[in-house]
Amino acid sequence: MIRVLIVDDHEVVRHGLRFVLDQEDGVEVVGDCASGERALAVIPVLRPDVVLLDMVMPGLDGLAVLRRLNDAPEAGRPAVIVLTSFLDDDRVVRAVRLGALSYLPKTTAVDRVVEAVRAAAVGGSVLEPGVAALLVERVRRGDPRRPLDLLTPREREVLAELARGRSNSEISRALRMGRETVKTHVSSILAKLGLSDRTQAAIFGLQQGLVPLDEALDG
Amino acid sequence: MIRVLIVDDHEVVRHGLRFVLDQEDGVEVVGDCASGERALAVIPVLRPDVVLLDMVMPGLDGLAVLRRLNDAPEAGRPAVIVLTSFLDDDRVVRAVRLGALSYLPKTTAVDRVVEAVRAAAVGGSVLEPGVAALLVERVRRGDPRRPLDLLTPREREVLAELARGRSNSEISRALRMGRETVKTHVSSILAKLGLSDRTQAAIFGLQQGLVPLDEALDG
DNA sequence: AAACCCCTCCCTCCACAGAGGGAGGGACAA
DNA sequence: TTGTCCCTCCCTCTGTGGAGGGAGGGGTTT
Repeated sequence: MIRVLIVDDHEVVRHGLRFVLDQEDGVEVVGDCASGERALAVIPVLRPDVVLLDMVMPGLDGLAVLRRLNDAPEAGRPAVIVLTSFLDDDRVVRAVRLGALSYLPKTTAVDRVVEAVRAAAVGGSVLEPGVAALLVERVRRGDPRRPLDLLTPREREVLAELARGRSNSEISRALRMGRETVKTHVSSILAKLGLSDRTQAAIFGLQQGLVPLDEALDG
Repeated sequence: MIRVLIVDDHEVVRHGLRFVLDQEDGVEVVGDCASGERALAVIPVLRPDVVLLDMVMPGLDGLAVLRRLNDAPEAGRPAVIVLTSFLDDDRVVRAVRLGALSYLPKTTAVDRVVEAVRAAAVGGSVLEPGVAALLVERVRRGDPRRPLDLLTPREREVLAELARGRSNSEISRALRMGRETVKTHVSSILAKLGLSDRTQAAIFGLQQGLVPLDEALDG
């Protein structure tokens, strides 16, 4: 029996998946929950073999849950299949890097989902064409990690300022624009890069070499 | 003749300073420019004795220019007077440490500026009361170079988590303590290191090698 | 023309962050 | 013992940060 946990903030999705999976032989949905927090709470109890994890959720999102699971790398760590409404370019890579086995758009046919669950239970992956294309494209460009070109020039400037440790007001002065505009740019940077706050953006900017580490903080 | 270069991204400021300084005997403004990049380009050519340097500029800012000047410590290195709109606590100390002779708020009376220029030409300093107070306070506290050993073991642990880009809640889980306790630690870290927010703390932690740069953000 | 992207700025709403202050318990040293 | 420092957690209060909208102008492509 493959024990499955469903994590999604949409009730319809939870019920739909449960319905589909419960009809499958050898598959048992042991629970479902609507938030990342709940998921982390119930996983140690329910001990699922496979977690179907929605990427976009209020509170702890899919990436955060994945990260958290990696933090406590116990033996019984479940396999994770990521579900998402969007083919969000960057999150695919991040999720994969964080150990997600499959990454399925919610438009995926149900039997592909089942397929992915069975594969995940034995450590295998199922990739939808769209996702595969994204990953292949990354590899083809010889670039597992430089989503910097997702950003517009102005956004890159803002990111560089973030990497220097500057606040929105400081950035607005440095780059000669309104504080509100800075916030707009910061928000799109976070969205495009799949990060959750400015600190992560700063670190990312440093990793990309946008600012030499020893020049950040005006140090 | 004291050869002066003016570096400020505000045209009004450049013109104003030039006007004032050109009226002075023995002082000659040999040029002005609007960016740090330009400044670094023209300094070897114009060979100014004194550079009036704005702190806040797009691109290379004042501190970056200072650092760059120190990198190439030629004999003809000009004396630098830092100008700024804000009495930014931390930048004062950094600028001084990087070799700025005087640090003047832009509210400074013009004859004080002239005074500072004449002083700088012979290696002297002019300090406004506000700036002086800041520096004295630093020295009084023993002006530590913000070393990690100011921090307690627990604070260093928290700082390492900050450098990974984690939120307070995530840290509280990772280190098994209350969210409030994390906030307490973060606050004392910022206070002890003279930083203004968690992003700067994260950068500092990375600079100190508390976490390898490529391991931050979960790799 | 229409569609699209980028940059700019505006708004509301809510959560987190950080300051400031209090407080208890444990370890250790004078 | 008293004092000091560390760790823990509590509280209130204010500012920033970030989400999620909308909107106008400029640029390019189709």
